[in-house]
Amino acid sequence: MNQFPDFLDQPAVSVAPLLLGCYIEREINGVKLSGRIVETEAYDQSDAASHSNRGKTISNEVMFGGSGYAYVYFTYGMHYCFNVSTGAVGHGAGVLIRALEPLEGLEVMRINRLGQSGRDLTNGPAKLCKAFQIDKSLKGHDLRTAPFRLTKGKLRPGELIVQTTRVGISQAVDEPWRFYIRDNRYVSKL
DNA sequence: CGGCAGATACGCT
DNA sequence: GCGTATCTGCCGT
Repeated sequence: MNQFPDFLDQPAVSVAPLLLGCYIEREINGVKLSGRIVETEAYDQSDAASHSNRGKTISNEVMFGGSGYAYVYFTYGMHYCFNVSTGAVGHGAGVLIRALEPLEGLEVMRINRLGQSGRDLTNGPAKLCKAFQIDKSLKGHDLRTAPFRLTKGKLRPGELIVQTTRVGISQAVDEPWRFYIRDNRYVSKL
């Protein structure tokens, strides 16, 4: 039985690489879906690109509510994305999960993704939310508990972490706060 | 395969 | 009003 990570109470930039190799487990109508995290990005309140940068509001309060909760947000009028909140209560930070390697429940994911398959199921933050049926009903969900959990995992022998700049932002574009597993085919973008 | 435009709703200015 | 932590389809090579 995999355990909940014990390293979430530190800066998001430190947590982001540690989440690589960990697992996301989701249960829908008795069917289990799971995936392995292969790409992350850190967002902190001191960072102009972070939703938490302008202080706590109704929409971003999960980022300020302590570590281990799901901060799910809606963007571009049609997509959800998902972060793991990090750090102490009162500090607004989180790690965006950008890509997964699908493990269990591929059939359900394929239906959720309208017939897409292979690496296209979960190689992007909004794609993996659609595949795993993550929407605003899970905003604030405790990731220690079913039906949506985060569990500890490791890198495989030979896997290396690449650190680079983040994707899709227009502020703080030079900060190297994106991490992914090198040569993993499920990473969203090289 | 790479580049670009369009979709579409919400919060903040 | 405007910009957005994105994806998809359509176009050209």
